[in-house]
Amino acid sequence: MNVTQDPHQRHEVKVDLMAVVAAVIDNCPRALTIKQGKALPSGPFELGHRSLQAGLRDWVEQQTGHRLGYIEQLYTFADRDRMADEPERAISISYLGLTRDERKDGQAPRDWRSWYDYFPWEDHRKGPPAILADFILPRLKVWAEGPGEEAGEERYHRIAVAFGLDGRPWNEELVLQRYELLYEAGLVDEALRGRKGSHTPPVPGRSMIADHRRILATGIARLRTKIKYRPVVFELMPPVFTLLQLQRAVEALSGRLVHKQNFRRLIEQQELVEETGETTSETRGRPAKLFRFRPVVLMERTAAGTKLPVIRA
Amino acid sequence: MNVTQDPHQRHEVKVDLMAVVAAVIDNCPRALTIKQGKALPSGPFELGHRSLQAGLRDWVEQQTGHRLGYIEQLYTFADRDRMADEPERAISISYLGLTRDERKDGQAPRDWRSWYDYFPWEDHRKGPPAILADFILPRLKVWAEGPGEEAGEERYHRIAVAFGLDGRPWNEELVLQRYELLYEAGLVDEALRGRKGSHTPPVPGRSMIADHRRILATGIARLRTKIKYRPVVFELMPPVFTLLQLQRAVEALSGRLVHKQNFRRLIEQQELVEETGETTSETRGRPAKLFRFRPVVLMERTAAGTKLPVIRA
DNA sequence: CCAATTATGCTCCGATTGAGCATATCATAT
DNA sequence: ATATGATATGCTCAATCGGAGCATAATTGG
Repeated sequence: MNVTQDPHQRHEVKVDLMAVVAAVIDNCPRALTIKQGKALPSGPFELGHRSLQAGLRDWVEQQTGHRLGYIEQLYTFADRDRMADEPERAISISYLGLTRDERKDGQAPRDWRSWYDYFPWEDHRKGPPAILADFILPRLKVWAEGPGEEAGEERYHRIAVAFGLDGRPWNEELVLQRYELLYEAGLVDEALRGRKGSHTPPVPGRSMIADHRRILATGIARLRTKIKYRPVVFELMPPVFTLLQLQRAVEALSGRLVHKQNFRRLIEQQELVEETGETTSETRGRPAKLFRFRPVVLMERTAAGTKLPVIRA
Repeated sequence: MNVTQDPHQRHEVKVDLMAVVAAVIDNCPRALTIKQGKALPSGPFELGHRSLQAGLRDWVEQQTGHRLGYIEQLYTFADRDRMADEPERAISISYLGLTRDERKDGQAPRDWRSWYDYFPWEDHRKGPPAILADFILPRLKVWAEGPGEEAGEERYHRIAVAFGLDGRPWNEELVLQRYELLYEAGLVDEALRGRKGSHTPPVPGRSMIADHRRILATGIARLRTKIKYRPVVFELMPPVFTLLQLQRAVEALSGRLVHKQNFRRLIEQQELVEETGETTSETRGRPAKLFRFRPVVLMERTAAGTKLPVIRA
């Protein structure tokens, strides 16, 4: 593209497709990665691709061997790394995919990584992680008071909202806001790249190339939000499951615990599932009834609402 | 672009930006249009644009004279009209903008069109519109039973869910699903273009160029959803207003009526607003107190939730 | 048989929500 | 000035929902 720099020149742009593919494996919410967990499956939109979605599916399958089921669009953004100087830009269109790990024997294992390897502060199933009080919050407070245009009150307020300080509740949906605060505060590896000088070491949590981790945060936030009003857990569950398994999946995704009896009450009164008639005794105690999702719900899923109870304070 | 048709050739793509700009004027939800209401503000992403959002703002301002405030991304899609044959594709990135009509005297008037000019079946403030029972549903039922791969049960079910048949409640959020059903059924002008032969005339409601009306439907659906859990009405209200004005705005957007006393209770208990101390007697009856949104809420808007009560069945 | 473990049923209570009655305060017509 | 119509605003009541916990049932492993 040798285009003169006329500002009104229409120009063409490279398009990248990228996927956050989520599954729950071993009671752990995971994302499908490549490059030893350093990147999300992604690739350029090519002439041979019938559509954006088709292109994405091709890339994911080619890079990971995994065939996608349900996907939805996440976000489109102009890659901020390149924004500054180069006139030649790229646009990334990201998707969220929900699946199960249906690897058959003999196939290569996929690289499923726990969300919480990348965002250890997001798993509150065993209470607020210690890194929050020990590392993250103290450093954020330093940053809030430190130099900068909008330091002080304003910054502290954003932190307090995002991390649930001063009596505010922890809101598990604010994954992206929390990551972006850490980024702005220079507390994640991605924010330090290309900057000279010595920095305080980043906060715990694996990083990824470019802004893949930010996209991952966007996907997690979307799923945590959506799970509360749309029956999307379906896509993540095996065809038949116990209510406890379902509960564990929800807990894994939201990073919070749920009141068992109330969870069952809710699920049952919403008529999302039906008994198969079978029971399982894979666990130690009393055998659990097996359930499947009701076919009607699968059909009405676009419309139907699901309320999932997440324990508050 | 003279690219050989190698399917794995990476290629570059034109990017269009498009906006659904919403405001409530005269208790009527409106969108900013151009070309006598036939199109949404839109234009190509150009080299001179600092970012996608900046490009969008430029185009809207240039085409309508309106300066955008709050915007959020709606959806990105490969234009389906061009998908079929031409290898040279375009991608449209659409945004939802929320504003008020702040036209000063002397400025050219903007072309604000009522949503319900385009989607007359979406306004249920005076009960279900007659066109539904008189035109739309009968024709949809004919289509459901007519020829086609997935005719019959399946189609009927989709219609029933989207339009609230057989005891199902009307769900005001399903704007897009309803439009798409009408499109599939060949009942809107856009679906008939380029098809030969005589057709049954389309259902009432203005059409737009390309798929602009579909984007508009997407925007309306998004706003109707979002208004229920995020305090976004703010962006649409003047700095000071009465509770009834606020209620009318919500009703206009959702297309449904709201229980007055409960609406007030909800708004007040959520501490979204505060009294200014003033009252107004612009209306006939008892003067109403004036309110403004609480500054805290404006700051926490990303996080805070708003529950707006929409009357059920 | 006992202890540990998991499943499942049921109760209680406070908060939320839908619906409606009653009263207050204004403008306008008579 | 008085009645009427209109809007604003306060309050009640019942139904439902949602959070929390107790109690019981059905297993497995000593």
